Amino acid sequence: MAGPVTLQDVADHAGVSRATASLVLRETGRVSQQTRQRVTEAMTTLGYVYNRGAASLRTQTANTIGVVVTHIASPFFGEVIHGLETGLTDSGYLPLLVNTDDDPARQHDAIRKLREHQVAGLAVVPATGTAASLIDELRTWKMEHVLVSRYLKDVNAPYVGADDVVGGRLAAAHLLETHGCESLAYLGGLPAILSRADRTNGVKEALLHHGLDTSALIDMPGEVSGTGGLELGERLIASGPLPDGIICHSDSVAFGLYRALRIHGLGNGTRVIGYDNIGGAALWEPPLTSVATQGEALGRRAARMLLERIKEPGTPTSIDKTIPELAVRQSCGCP
Amino acid sequence: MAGPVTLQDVADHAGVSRATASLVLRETGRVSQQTRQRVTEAMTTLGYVYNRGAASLRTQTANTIGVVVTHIASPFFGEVIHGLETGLTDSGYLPLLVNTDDDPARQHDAIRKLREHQVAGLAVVPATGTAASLIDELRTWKMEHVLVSRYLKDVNAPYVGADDVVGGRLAAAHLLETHGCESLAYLGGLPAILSRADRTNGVKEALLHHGLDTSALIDMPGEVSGTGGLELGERLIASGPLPDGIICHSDSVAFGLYRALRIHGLGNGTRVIGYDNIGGAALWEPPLTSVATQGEALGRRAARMLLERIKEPGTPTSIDKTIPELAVRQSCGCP
DNA sequence: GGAAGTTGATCAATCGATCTAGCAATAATG
DNA sequence: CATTATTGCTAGATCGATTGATCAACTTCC
Repeated sequence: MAGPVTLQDVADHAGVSRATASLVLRETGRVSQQTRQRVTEAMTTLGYVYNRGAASLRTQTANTIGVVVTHIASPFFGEVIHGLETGLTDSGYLPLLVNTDDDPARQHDAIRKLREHQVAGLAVVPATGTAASLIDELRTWKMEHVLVSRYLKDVNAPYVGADDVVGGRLAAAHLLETHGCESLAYLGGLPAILSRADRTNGVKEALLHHGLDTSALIDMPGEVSGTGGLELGERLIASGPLPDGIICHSDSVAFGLYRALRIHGLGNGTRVIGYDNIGGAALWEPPLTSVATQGEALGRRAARMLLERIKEPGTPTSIDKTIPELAVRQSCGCP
Repeated sequence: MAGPVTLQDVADHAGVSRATASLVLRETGRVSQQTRQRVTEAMTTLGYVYNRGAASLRTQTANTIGVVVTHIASPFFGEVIHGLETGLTDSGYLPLLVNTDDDPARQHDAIRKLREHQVAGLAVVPATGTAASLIDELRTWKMEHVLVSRYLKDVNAPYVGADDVVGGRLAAAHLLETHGCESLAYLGGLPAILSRADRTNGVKEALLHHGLDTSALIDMPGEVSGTGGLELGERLIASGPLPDGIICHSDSVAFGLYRALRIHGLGNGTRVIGYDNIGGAALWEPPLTSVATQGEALGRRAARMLLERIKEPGTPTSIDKTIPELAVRQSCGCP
């Protein structure tokens, strides 16, 4: 008996037709108790393994989902991926995971590959610099998709993320109102990232609302990573007196910033707020105040939205922005 | 033209047979320049997408790999997954990712699902409590596999990881010899994890070699996470005077430990060494000395070994243990 | 007793690519 | 010129499951 056990083998062994065995397998149609049992027995004794690929070919439906991420190993996206995986496997889907390293070209290749694999849909954290045409393409390909955590300019696409304007406002308001800050900095995040603009807009709103000018904000874009935060911190320190409060584009950036601050003996007394509230934020010294975007829940919601769209194709585009909350700890100066 | 564009459509459009189109596609066999061009043109104008599922069915070869991980969102495994993804996609494979939450039952389900998807092989970080029979099953199923980062008792399976005995010895020797410690603690890691026993054995070797008794080691198993480290830290502090040096089962455990130390005002002066040297270790305060297991490289090596085994089935089992190095920073007391 | 309905199972086409065997036309060889 | 190679292409079976059409056997009902 060469090769794997097929449904035909099972049927032969049970003395029924391939079709009947298929009915037993999928628990549909009319099959008598006895034959059902004979078939299931045959399946276990032969060690039958369902060939999902063959079934998908016939039914024209896959149950894999492409997950395209910019930074597979970043702690925040780790949580997002975790949520996605949970949401997908709970519904019988499996994620095909690809990393783009934030490179639109690699992203393009990745999506082509995933199409060849006939994925049922795509959850994408778009690389910075992704053209709006990507969404047009996905639409003409009738490939269901959901953007996760990052949006694109001039598109109308299904999206799951946090409300970044609110997030920026929240962080700024806390520094301004609770801690009496009169100057702020926003550190990290590449300029092309839309959520970055939203967050700084939120910060500016808070400044204005507090009777301050937007010139009270030092805006320093940069890489979203620990080393990015370290570099930005060094530049910020070198550029003159520190602002009263610093908001970082991610917790990792905040970690890097702290390293820079400590190198210059400024670790204490500076008010810092991170972003995303990853698992490690609470353990940081000082415990990091952070805008909680809840990566894992976000991933789960993205999975849910995508699967709903797959079940009901052509559903009008919906945008799911959760309102973030501020996880207040001590790095902002709270006791 | 309902449904997706098939190779038949391409062939018709180019005025050739399906077989010829297939030859063009795979760039094999003899096809004239002209027909080749006509076919490729037809492919682009029709927007043809290769159906890898159909091809896999025919050729009996998949190019997906199942990646089974215990903690998808942990920073260390994030690096491992990153390496795996890189190694796999570089060779034209794609990872199907599943999380087990360290639960053997879920792991069992996950592997069954992956088999149904006809994955070409499995990279597994086995859940604690995984029975040795798993390897027997995989072998009888002729499912190529590689264990990653964690080994199993009483099995003989392909493995890629770091040498844990050396790792433990390295950390301990540094504390004993460079810093003159005379008592140590090993914090975190569930007792059933084999690598934990290896590491503590390495620590004990170092103690004996240094003329100390193994009773100089406080051995406190526990969860491998920040909160795990926090709890263990609290217990350790409550249990009496701190040992001279503390080795943690992971950097996350060390982070949690530091929180506990700081709550009790013991943040400075305690010598701590983490494990895995994740990205965040260098940013920690104090910068964390850590045993560098190099998660990303480890993932890449695992991918390579697995793909080699798939290409050459029946290759004798090989164990790839890299010798870790100590990334010396300040948390151990070094300047 | 004959028409109609139900139950349990089967036949054969189908999904989209691959691949062996083979065919027709042209080129090379003795 | 007959024979052999080579080139370029194709027919048709195949992978393993699904599914609409069908069918035999058995009930039920008037």
